[in-house]
Parts: sequence; structure tokens; C-alpha cells
Amino acid sequence: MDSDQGKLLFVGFSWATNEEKLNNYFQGYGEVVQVVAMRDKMSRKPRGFGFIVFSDPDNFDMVVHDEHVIDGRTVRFAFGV
DNA sequence: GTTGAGCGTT
Repeated sequence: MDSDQGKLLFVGFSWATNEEKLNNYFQGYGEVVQVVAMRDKMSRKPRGFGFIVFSDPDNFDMVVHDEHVIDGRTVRFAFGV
């Protein structure tokens, strides 16, 4: 409720999309506190999913309620646990 | 070298 909230899960972006690209894209919405793109633990290959943390909760509402397309792929957003 | 739903690391 007021501890780890601020973590937003985003999945669906292209495998060619990098953490830096996401950081740049999300910075346009507000102050990005944390952006991390997860990859496979065995082959180190990008899985196309990651987490993001914004400085203000209003950013989550805006991003989650809007559709985003990065690198030509539709990114699906959800609230992190 | 490939694929396309999902919940991670300081």
C-alpha cells in the first residue's frame, strides 16, 4: 500500500529494446527512479520484460491507462506486486 | 541461430 508501491511491470517490448531505450521513453512521462530490463538467467538473452519505478504515483496511472509502442512492439503494463 | 506469455535486483 505504501511501501513497495511504485513498481510497475511492463512486458511486451521488442527483444532488441534496451534498458536505456526504456529509460529514455519513460523519462518523457516523469522522473524515473528505477528502470530495469530483465533477461534470461541461463542464456542471458533479453526476455522483453522489466520493471519501472516513477517518482510520482500519477505517472503510473497515466502510463498504465495508456497504450505504449516501443520499437514497433506494443508494450503491456501492469501494477507490480 | 530460434520465441512472444510473463513478475526482478540492488
